[in-house]
Amino acid sequence: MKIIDKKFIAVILSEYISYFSIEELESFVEIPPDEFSYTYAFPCFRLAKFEKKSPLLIAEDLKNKIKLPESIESVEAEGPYLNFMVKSQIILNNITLLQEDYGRMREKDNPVSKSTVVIEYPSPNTNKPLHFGHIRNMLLGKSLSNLLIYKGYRVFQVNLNNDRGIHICKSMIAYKKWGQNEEPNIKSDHFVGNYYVKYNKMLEKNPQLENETRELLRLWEDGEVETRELWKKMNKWAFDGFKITYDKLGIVFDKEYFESNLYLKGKEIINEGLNKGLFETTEDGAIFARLKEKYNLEDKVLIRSDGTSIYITQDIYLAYIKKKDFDYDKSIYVVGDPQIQHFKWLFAILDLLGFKEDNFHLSYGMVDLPEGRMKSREGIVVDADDIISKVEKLALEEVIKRYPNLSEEKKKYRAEVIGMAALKFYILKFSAIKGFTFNPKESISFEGETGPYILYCFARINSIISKSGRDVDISIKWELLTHQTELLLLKQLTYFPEIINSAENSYNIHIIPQYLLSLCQSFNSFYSSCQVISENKELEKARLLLIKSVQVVIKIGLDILGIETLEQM
RNA sequence: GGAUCUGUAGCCAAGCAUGGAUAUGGCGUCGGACUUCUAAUCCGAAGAUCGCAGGUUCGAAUCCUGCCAGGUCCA
Repeated sequence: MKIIDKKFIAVILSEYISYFSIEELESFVEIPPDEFSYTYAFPCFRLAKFEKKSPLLIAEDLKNKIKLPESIESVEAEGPYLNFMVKSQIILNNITLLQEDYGRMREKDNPVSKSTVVIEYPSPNTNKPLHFGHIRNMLLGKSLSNLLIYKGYRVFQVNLNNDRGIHICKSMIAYKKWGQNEEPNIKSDHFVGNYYVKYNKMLEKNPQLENETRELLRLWEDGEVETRELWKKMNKWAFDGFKITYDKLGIVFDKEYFESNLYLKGKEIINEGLNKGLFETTEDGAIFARLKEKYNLEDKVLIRSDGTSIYITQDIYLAYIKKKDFDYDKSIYVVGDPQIQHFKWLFAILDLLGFKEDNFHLSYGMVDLPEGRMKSREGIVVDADDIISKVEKLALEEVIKRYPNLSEEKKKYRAEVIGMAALKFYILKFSAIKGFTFNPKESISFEGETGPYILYCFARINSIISKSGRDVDISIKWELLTHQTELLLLKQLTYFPEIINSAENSYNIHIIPQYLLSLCQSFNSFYSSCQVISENKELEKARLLLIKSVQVVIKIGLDILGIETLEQM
């Protein structure tokens, strides 16, 4: 294995440029636009000041001076840029040798121990089923977990169930009044959710419901047996329903936490902090953290003057519990952007308390409908299970249209894989921080920048390789890969490990789908202009190796995104 | 009042952390390519005051300041 990346280019350059560090040089190295086949580019503008020459001359000089390492095919001066082309042999050798490890080639080359990470998601409320926003949350949490596991971290995925509070009592009271002790006749979390909607519908005519709900919450807090029994029964329905959706998305938790066990805790930690002088009290006895000077945040109340704790108190407590449970180095919370401020406070307060572990809030934008926000109370939501079955149904129609002769079983399987690929890719390809509007009527496409587009590419490659009837072989005539589209593919393949690193370091999952799209676009372009199976057996062999490498990379990427592939499509 | 996110063709996005080559894709529109490894594909065309105004810089979609618009959070 020979690792060629921006850093490698920086090392070469450092021989000739003394006034920048290797790290600085590395940060200057760029990726040339598509119309250049060169793999890396070094802009010489910054050197002009030191060299007292024009960038064009500097580039030309460097080109003449540089002694090319074995792994670099060529170097050219193009205006003020010095362009490098990596030998295709290096890239394809690496992929062929490393296979699924290609995306973690630096770790393979130089194993370092990675830290332990806890990822918390999707933390649902137990009074209603999961909706489209939860799908976004789960896909982000799951794929980030996959990525970090791939990169060698110890990852623990945990879920915090918001299983108590006034909203839970709303569905409980509706069930009590109008449920007639029915057992669920539909998916059980939906059954619970229907009572939540029922409550809000009935509230208009029966404003006294609010008082009854508060009374029920009081009974619950007192531990009244009948109320607790009903609560347990309905929560179980919610959990059982969630489990089916989690299974469908391949989500398994290492541990589940429950707000009902935590909401009273955490006061000791706050009091301890108060004794140490970390927090202050107001005149009426509330405890608060002063955060302005050190963190540039508004002060935050931690214990109300009546002695009750607030939401953030239990999160502080949970951080300690998670630390005890998993001894983590880093804690990641996958939670929507409305809670950005909450997490700023939380992290600041944990820091005040001497909690030195890293925290990260992976925040994402809310999913809206064309009419505006989803409204659970009114049942105006895109339900998670509904949208999953809808994309699978649409995929099935497409499969039936194209392959009417397949067995029913195969049709169904393909439709499931394609539908889920479409849904997952559709969500993961966007930068998480941006909110997006989901239009259920237009729904999800199978053409263009989509999951099926990537799957199609994978299946095409599969089809060519099996049709060729040959084993893919590394000993090819490298000089045969010269077509514009072949060079572009080689170029794209080079960057994959750097893309994975970048996703790992920035927690930006979407750059993986974005990368796969451009790789597959290059492949499809290659496909339409270059025939793989050919009379020219040497060329065929070379191209087989190239497309096999593309396939390996697609597979790694899709695995991280939690998307299955199909041999045929 | 304080905080925070977003603003890029008719529509949806990437690019912004770390400034650099003619701003990159998709949908839609128009035109073309299936007797050839799968047309869920490909090729071409039209389509952009990168929200606005300043500033920094040899160079700004990217950095800084102010403003405008939309979303959200805190008491």
